[in-house]
Amino acid sequence: IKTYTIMIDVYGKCGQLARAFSLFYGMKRAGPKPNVITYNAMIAACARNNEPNVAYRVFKEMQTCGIRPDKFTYGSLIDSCAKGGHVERAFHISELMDQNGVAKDQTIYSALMDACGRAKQLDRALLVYEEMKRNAVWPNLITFSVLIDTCANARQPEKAFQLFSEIKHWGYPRANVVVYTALIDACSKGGWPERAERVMESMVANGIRPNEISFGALMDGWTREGQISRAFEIIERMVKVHRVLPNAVLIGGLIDASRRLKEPDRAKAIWSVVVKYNIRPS
RNA sequence: GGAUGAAAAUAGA
Repeated sequence: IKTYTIMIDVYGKCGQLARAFSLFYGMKRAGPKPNVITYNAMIAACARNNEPNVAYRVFKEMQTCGIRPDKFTYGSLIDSCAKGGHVERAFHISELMDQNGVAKDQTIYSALMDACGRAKQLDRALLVYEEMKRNAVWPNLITFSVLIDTCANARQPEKAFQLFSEIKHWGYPRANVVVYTALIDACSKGGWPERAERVMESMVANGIRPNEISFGALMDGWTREGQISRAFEIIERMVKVHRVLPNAVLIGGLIDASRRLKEPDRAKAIWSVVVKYNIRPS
Protein backbone atom coordinates (compact mmCIF):
# COMPACT_ATOMS: atom_id res chain seq x y z
CA ILE A 1 0.00 0.00 0.00
CA LYS A 2 2.92 2.35 0.58
CA THR A 3 4.17 1.64 -2.91
CA TYR A 4 0.81 2.54 -4.39
CA THR A 5 0.64 5.71 -2.32
CA ILE A 6 4.12 6.77 -3.31
CA MET A 7 3.30 6.26 -6.96
CA ILE A 8 0.07 8.20 -6.71
CA ASP A 9 1.96 11.01 -5.03
CA VAL A 10 4.66 11.06 -7.66
CA TYR A 11 2.22 10.98 -10.57
CA GLY A 12 0.36 13.86 -8.95
CA LYS A 13 3.56 15.83 -8.64
CA CYS A 14 4.43 15.19 -12.28
CA GLY A 15 1.13 16.52 -13.55
CA GLN A 16 -0.12 13.02 -14.42
CA LEU A 17 -3.38 13.11 -12.57
CA ALA A 18 -5.03 10.55 -14.83
CA ARG A 19 -2.34 7.98 -14.08
CA ALA A 20 -2.65 8.69 -10.39
CA PHE A 21 -6.34 7.99 -10.63
CA SER A 22 -5.96 4.79 -12.57
CA LEU A 23 -3.68 3.46 -9.85
CA PHE A 24 -6.09 4.63 -7.22
CA TYR A 25 -9.10 2.96 -8.79
CA GLY A 26 -7.04 -0.06 -9.67
CA MET A 27 -6.31 -0.61 -6.00
CA LYS A 28 -9.93 -0.13 -5.07
CA ARG A 29 -10.80 -2.93 -7.48
CA ALA A 30 -8.01 -5.39 -6.93
CA GLY A 31 -5.27 -4.08 -4.72
CA PRO A 32 -4.83 -3.16 -1.09
CA LYS A 33 -7.63 -0.94 0.20
CA PRO A 34 -6.65 2.73 0.16
CA ASN A 35 -6.07 4.12 3.65
CA VAL A 36 -6.24 7.71 4.83
CA ILE A 37 -2.75 8.45 3.53
CA THR A 38 -3.65 7.14 0.08
CA TYR A 39 -6.76 9.30 -0.01
CA ASN A 40 -4.75 12.27 1.16
CA ALA A 41 -2.19 11.75 -1.57
CA MET A 42 -4.98 11.57 -4.13
CA ILE A 43 -6.61 14.76 -2.88
CA ALA A 44 -3.26 16.53 -2.80
CA ALA A 45 -2.71 15.42 -6.40
CA CYS A 46 -6.04 16.99 -7.39
CA ALA A 47 -5.12 20.19 -5.56
CA ARG A 48 -1.79 20.47 -7.29
CA ASN A 49 -3.35 19.85 -10.68
CA ASN A 50 -6.04 22.42 -10.14
CA GLU A 51 -9.03 20.13 -9.82
CA PRO A 52 -10.82 21.36 -6.70
CA ASN A 53 -14.09 19.70 -7.64
CA VAL A 54 -12.47 16.35 -8.15
CA ALA A 55 -10.65 16.78 -4.85
CA TYR A 56 -13.95 17.33 -3.14
CA ARG A 57 -15.42 14.24 -4.76
CA VAL A 58 -12.59 12.09 -3.47
CA PHE A 59 -13.09 13.64 -0.05
CA LYS A 60 -16.76 12.61 -0.09
CA GLU A 61 -15.85 9.19 -1.34
CA MET A 62 -13.40 8.51 1.47
CA GLN A 63 -16.08 9.28 4.00
CA THR A 64 -18.48 6.94 2.26
CA CYS A 65 -15.81 4.29 2.67
CA GLY A 66 -15.67 5.03 6.36
CA ILE A 67 -12.28 6.72 6.45
CA ARG A 68 -11.89 9.67 8.78
CA PRO A 69 -10.33 12.75 7.22
CA ASP A 70 -7.35 14.12 9.16
CA LYS A 71 -5.59 17.46 9.05
CA PHE A 72 -3.68 16.45 5.93
CA THR A 73 -6.97 15.78 4.16
CA TYR A 74 -8.38 19.14 5.13
CA GLY A 75 -5.13 20.88 4.34
CA SER A 76 -5.04 19.55 0.80
CA LEU A 77 -8.71 20.33 0.31
CA ILE A 78 -8.27 23.92 1.42
CA ASP A 79 -5.24 24.16 -0.81
CA SER A 80 -7.32 22.94 -3.74
CA CYS A 81 -9.82 25.73 -3.05
CA ALA A 82 -7.04 28.29 -2.73
CA LYS A 83 -5.52 27.38 -6.06
CA GLY A 84 -8.92 27.21 -7.73
CA GLY A 85 -10.01 30.59 -6.37
CA HIS A 86 -12.84 29.17 -4.23
CA VAL A 87 -12.49 31.25 -1.09
CA GLU A 88 -15.94 30.53 0.28
CA ARG A 89 -15.42 26.84 -0.02
CA ALA A 90 -12.08 27.10 1.75
CA PHE A 91 -13.84 28.65 4.71
CA HIS A 92 -16.51 26.01 4.55
CA ILE A 93 -13.82 23.34 4.91
CA SER A 94 -12.39 25.27 7.82
CA GLU A 95 -15.78 25.11 9.50
CA LEU A 96 -15.96 21.39 8.83
CA MET A 97 -12.72 21.04 10.73
CA ASP A 98 -14.18 22.89 13.69
CA GLN A 99 -17.28 20.73 13.61
CA ASN A 100 -15.24 17.56 13.53
CA GLY A 101 -12.82 18.66 16.20
CA VAL A 102 -9.76 18.63 13.98
CA ALA A 103 -7.29 21.24 15.22
CA LYS A 104 -6.06 23.85 12.78
CA ASP A 105 -2.31 24.21 12.61
CA GLN A 106 0.11 26.56 10.86
CA THR A 107 -0.30 24.78 7.55
CA ILE A 108 -4.08 24.98 7.61
CA TYR A 109 -4.02 28.66 8.45
CA SER A 110 -1.47 29.39 5.73
CA ALA A 111 -3.58 27.60 3.16
CA LEU A 112 -6.65 29.53 4.29
CA MET A 113 -4.86 32.86 4.13
CA ASP A 114 -3.47 31.88 0.77
CA ALA A 115 -7.03 31.38 -0.46
CA CYS A 116 -7.84 34.92 0.65
CA GLY A 117 -4.64 36.22 -0.87
CA ARG A 118 -5.28 34.80 -4.29
CA ALA A 119 -8.70 36.44 -4.19
CA LYS A 120 -7.05 39.71 -3.10
CA GLN A 121 -9.01 39.69 0.15
CA LEU A 122 -6.46 41.14 2.52
CA ASP A 123 -8.88 42.03 5.28
CA ARG A 124 -10.12 38.51 5.39
CA ALA A 125 -6.63 37.07 5.48
CA LEU A 126 -5.88 39.36 8.42
CA LEU A 127 -8.95 38.04 10.22
CA VAL A 128 -7.62 34.52 9.77
CA TYR A 129 -4.28 35.69 11.11
CA GLU A 130 -6.04 37.05 14.20
CA GLU A 131 -7.93 33.81 14.68
CA MET A 132 -4.73 31.88 14.42
CA LYS A 133 -3.08 33.96 17.15
CA ARG A 134 -6.17 33.72 19.33
CA ASN A 135 -5.93 29.95 19.06
CA ALA A 136 -2.30 30.07 20.15
CA VAL A 137 -0.94 28.85 16.83
CA TRP A 138 2.50 30.33 16.38
CA PRO A 139 3.11 32.05 13.00
CA ASN A 140 6.10 30.88 10.99
CA LEU A 141 7.91 32.34 8.00
CA ILE A 142 5.42 30.78 5.62
CA THR A 143 2.64 32.56 7.47
CA PHE A 144 4.36 35.86 6.86
CA SER A 145 5.19 35.15 3.26
CA VAL A 146 1.54 34.35 2.57
CA LEU A 147 0.36 37.49 4.34
CA ILE A 148 2.89 39.71 2.59
CA ASP A 149 2.03 38.14 -0.74
CA THR A 150 -1.60 38.91 0.00
CA CYS A 151 -0.63 42.57 0.53
CA ALA A 152 1.11 42.44 -2.83
CA ASN A 153 -2.02 41.12 -4.54
CA ALA A 154 -4.17 43.67 -2.74
CA ARG A 155 -1.74 46.48 -3.60
CA GLN A 156 -1.13 47.41 0.03
CA PRO A 157 2.63 47.81 0.34
CA GLU A 158 2.49 49.72 3.62
CA LYS A 159 0.68 46.86 5.29
CA ALA A 160 3.31 44.50 3.90
CA PHE A 161 6.01 46.44 5.71
CA GLN A 162 4.00 46.44 8.88
CA LEU A 163 3.69 42.65 8.78
CA PHE A 164 7.33 42.28 7.89
CA SER A 165 8.31 44.21 10.99
CA GLU A 166 6.31 41.78 13.13
CA ILE A 167 8.51 38.86 12.14
CA LYS A 168 11.22 39.54 14.70
CA HIS A 169 8.71 39.73 17.54
CA TRP A 170 7.88 36.07 16.92
CA GLY A 171 11.40 34.94 17.55
CA TYR A 172 12.79 34.85 14.02
CA PRO A 173 16.10 36.69 13.80
CA ARG A 174 15.68 37.21 10.09
CA ALA A 175 13.35 36.52 7.19
CA ASN A 176 14.18 34.11 4.37
CA VAL A 177 14.43 34.61 0.65
CA VAL A 178 10.73 33.91 0.03
CA VAL A 179 9.57 36.50 2.55
CA TYR A 180 11.96 39.12 1.21
CA THR A 181 10.89 38.38 -2.33
CA ALA A 182 7.24 38.71 -1.42
CA LEU A 183 8.03 42.08 0.14
CA ILE A 184 9.86 43.19 -2.99
CA ASP A 185 6.85 42.06 -4.99
CA ALA A 186 4.53 44.04 -2.73
CA CYS A 187 6.60 47.17 -3.35
CA SER A 188 6.72 46.54 -7.08
CA LYS A 189 3.03 45.87 -7.48
CA GLY A 190 2.26 48.80 -5.20
CA GLY A 191 4.20 51.18 -7.43
CA TRP A 192 7.20 51.60 -5.14
CA PRO A 193 10.18 50.36 -7.16
CA GLU A 194 12.65 52.48 -5.18
CA ARG A 195 11.56 50.81 -1.96
CA ALA A 196 11.83 47.45 -3.67
CA GLU A 197 15.46 48.28 -4.38
CA ARG A 198 16.03 49.13 -0.75
CA VAL A 199 14.43 45.90 0.40
CA MET A 200 16.81 44.00 -1.82
CA GLU A 201 19.76 45.93 -0.41
CA SER A 202 18.73 45.09 3.11
CA MET A 203 18.21 41.43 2.33
CA VAL A 204 21.73 41.24 0.96
CA ALA A 205 23.02 43.12 4.00
CA ASN A 206 21.32 40.50 6.17
CA GLY A 207 23.04 37.68 4.37
CA ILE A 208 20.06 36.44 2.36
CA ARG A 209 20.96 35.88 -1.28
CA PRO A 210 18.35 37.02 -3.80
CA ASN A 211 17.51 34.48 -6.50
CA GLU A 212 16.06 34.85 -9.99
CA ILE A 213 12.56 35.20 -8.55
CA SER A 214 13.67 38.13 -6.37
CA PHE A 215 15.16 39.86 -9.37
CA GLY A 216 12.06 39.11 -11.40
CA ALA A 217 9.91 40.84 -8.80
CA LEU A 218 12.24 43.81 -8.71
CA MET A 219 12.31 44.09 -12.48
CA ASP A 220 8.55 43.98 -12.61
CA GLY A 221 8.39 47.03 -10.35
CA TRP A 222 10.42 49.11 -12.78
CA THR A 223 8.64 47.96 -15.91
CA ARG A 224 5.30 48.77 -14.30
CA GLU A 225 6.59 52.30 -14.00
CA GLY A 226 7.56 52.29 -17.65
CA GLN A 227 11.30 52.00 -17.00
CA ILE A 228 12.44 49.19 -19.22
CA SER A 229 16.04 50.39 -19.19
CA ARG A 230 16.16 49.80 -15.46
CA ALA A 231 15.08 46.23 -16.12
CA PHE A 232 18.04 45.68 -18.42
CA GLU A 233 20.32 47.16 -15.78
CA ILE A 234 18.95 44.75 -13.22
CA ILE A 235 19.82 41.83 -15.44
CA GLU A 236 23.39 43.09 -15.78
CA ARG A 237 23.62 43.59 -12.06
CA MET A 238 22.21 40.24 -11.07
CA VAL A 239 24.84 38.47 -13.12
CA LYS A 240 27.85 40.66 -12.35
CA VAL A 241 27.22 41.43 -8.69
CA HIS A 242 25.12 38.55 -7.45
CA ARG A 243 26.11 35.75 -9.79
CA VAL A 244 22.51 34.85 -10.55
CA LEU A 245 21.68 34.04 -14.16
CA PRO A 246 18.52 35.35 -15.82
CA ASN A 247 15.90 32.82 -16.87
CA ALA A 248 13.04 32.70 -19.37
CA VAL A 249 10.59 34.34 -16.98
CA LEU A 250 12.78 37.44 -16.78
CA ILE A 251 12.86 37.56 -20.56
CA GLY A 252 9.09 37.17 -20.59
CA GLY A 253 8.88 40.21 -18.34
CA LEU A 254 10.97 42.24 -20.76
CA ILE A 255 8.95 41.12 -23.74
CA ASP A 256 5.67 41.88 -22.09
CA ALA A 257 6.87 45.26 -20.85
CA SER A 258 7.96 46.29 -24.32
CA ARG A 259 4.60 45.19 -25.66
CA ARG A 260 2.62 47.04 -22.98
CA LEU A 261 4.70 50.16 -23.33
CA LYS A 262 4.67 49.99 -27.10
CA GLU A 263 8.44 49.88 -27.40
CA PRO A 264 8.88 47.17 -30.04
CA ASP A 265 12.38 48.43 -30.79
CA ARG A 266 13.49 46.71 -27.60
CA ALA A 267 13.12 43.35 -29.27
CA LYS A 268 16.69 43.15 -30.56
CA ALA A 269 18.17 44.04 -27.19
CA ILE A 270 15.98 41.45 -25.52
CA TRP A 271 17.02 38.80 -27.96
CA SER A 272 20.67 39.61 -27.39
CA VAL A 273 20.15 38.93 -23.69
CA VAL A 274 18.68 35.55 -24.59
CA VAL A 275 21.70 34.75 -26.71
CA LYS A 276 24.25 36.17 -24.29
CA TYR A 277 23.10 34.01 -21.40
CA ASN A 278 22.07 31.02 -23.42
CA ILE A 279 18.50 31.14 -22.17
CA ARG A 280 16.30 28.38 -23.46
CA PRO A 281 13.07 29.97 -24.75
CA SER A 282 9.98 28.60 -23.09
C1' G B 1 13.29 7.50 12.13
C1' G B 2 10.53 4.67 5.37
C1' A B 3 4.26 6.86 1.87
C1' U B 4 0.18 12.29 2.14
C1' G B 5 -1.05 18.97 3.32
C1' A B 6 0.73 25.56 3.13
C1' A B 7 4.43 30.59 0.69
C1' A B 8 7.55 34.41 -3.76
C1' A B 9 8.52 37.12 -10.11
C1' U B 10 6.32 37.86 -16.40
C1' A B 11 2.69 36.25 -19.76
C1' G B 12 -0.93 32.78 -21.00
C1' A B 13 -4.83 28.83 -20.20
